[in-house]
Amino acid sequence: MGAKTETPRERYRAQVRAEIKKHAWEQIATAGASALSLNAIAKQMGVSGPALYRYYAGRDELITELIKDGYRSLADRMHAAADDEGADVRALARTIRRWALEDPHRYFLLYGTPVPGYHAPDETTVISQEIMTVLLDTCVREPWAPAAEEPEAPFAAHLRDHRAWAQGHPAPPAVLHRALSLWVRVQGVLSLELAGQFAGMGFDTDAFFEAEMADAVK
Amino acid sequence: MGAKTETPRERYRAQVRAEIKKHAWEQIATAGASALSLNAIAKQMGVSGPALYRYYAGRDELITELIKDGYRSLADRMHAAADDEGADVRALARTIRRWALEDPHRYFLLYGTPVPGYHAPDETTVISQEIMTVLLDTCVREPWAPAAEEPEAPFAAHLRDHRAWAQGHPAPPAVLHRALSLWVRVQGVLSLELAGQFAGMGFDTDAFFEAEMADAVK
DNA sequence: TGTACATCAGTGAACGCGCGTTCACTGATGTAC
DNA sequence: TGTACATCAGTGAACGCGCGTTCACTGATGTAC
Repeated sequence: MGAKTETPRERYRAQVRAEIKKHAWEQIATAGASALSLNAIAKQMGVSGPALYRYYAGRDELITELIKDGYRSLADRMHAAADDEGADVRALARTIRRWALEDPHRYFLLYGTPVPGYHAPDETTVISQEIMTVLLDTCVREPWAPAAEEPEAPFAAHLRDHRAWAQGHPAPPAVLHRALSLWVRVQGVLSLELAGQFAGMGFDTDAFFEAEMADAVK
Repeated sequence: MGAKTETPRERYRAQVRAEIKKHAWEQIATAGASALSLNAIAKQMGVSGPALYRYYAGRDELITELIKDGYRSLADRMHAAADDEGADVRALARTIRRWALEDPHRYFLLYGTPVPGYHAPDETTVISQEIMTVLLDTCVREPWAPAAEEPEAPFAAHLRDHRAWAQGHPAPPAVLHRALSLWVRVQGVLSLELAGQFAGMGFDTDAFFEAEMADAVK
């Protein structure tokens, strides 16, 4: 079951790839994703620009890997939170927000303005779905989660026939709706908060987020 | 009351400034705001690059003007919608969404990932506040709008003392809360929808938006 | 109405910069006998 | 254990590109007498 035995060269390659990504994240955290430059990373590493082409085919491949790692980190964090004894959906929401506040540029890389000319590969879609699955898993355990037999609101009824995104998750339509709604509300707060739209408005963002979540699970 | 009489030269300047902005928007709609380039605009206008410096001090000034115009267009649209006989807050929300879908890049310029190294001047903040005011005006007319005397939820109580952003609007705290919450939910749907995060999920986005709004005014 | 002057739009050359990417190469590291 | 060879990380030069911005200038347009 262990990984195929690594040659020293393979190990070295993996290390350098990781170091490149580390510097890439630092750069993104400083100037945003659109400013990501291979040459600048190389300079920071004390290495010539073309050297990086041994490790990544080009800028796009690096960005793809960063996006994948970004989704992975969120998914892992959510798994960890969901596995905690007694974790409810509000705890999960807080986990998402903490993850986002931790590195706003990483958040924007995944959920912000699409990088022009870049199109996400399938691998990232798979992790996005995994994230939704964790959310759904947590929602079905909630006390407010309606049973499958209850009468459905119109949109829940719509979801009954349009649940492909839930990957065959057994949650009843009303729960799908709740999860989707909660996801959107989390994203709503985060996209505005991290873009600085709440700056100077004067209210307590933590309290607002809590109020939103309280309302979402009511 | 008319504008101060314009000399032909002033008129000409205004025309050219408008034409520059027109091409700027086209460019933004094609490749996003980060790709906005004065030289490219000049080329499109069949004019040399430095010529544009007669009209804008530099790239930043142009972007500022675009952002201001963007906020202005949303504010105007919302005023028009709010003044319509019998317009409720859901109609207003639809207006916002239509405005966003009409030109996603314009939306992202205002509410998306902040442009690195750019900081918004006060003038844009003023228009943002105007937008909130329209929203609040519409909310206080709603049948669900709670009276000032009703008992307050914790966050509404917090808003009682942190309502600077409402610019002295007379709406009771509970209404402030509702308006804020509605605003965030609209933004939540839009930021995900326009970034393409709903692509391939398979449900009807219009219907989802309607369901969100129905729940927000419940 | 005609002339002299001031204003100002637009030009082309230039500066300095950084980008992604390719290519032929050197020199170190690993592999096979 | 020692030698011959293959692999491959990293270099430096180069290509072609576009960017924002400055500067001294030409030539057209407006203004004042």
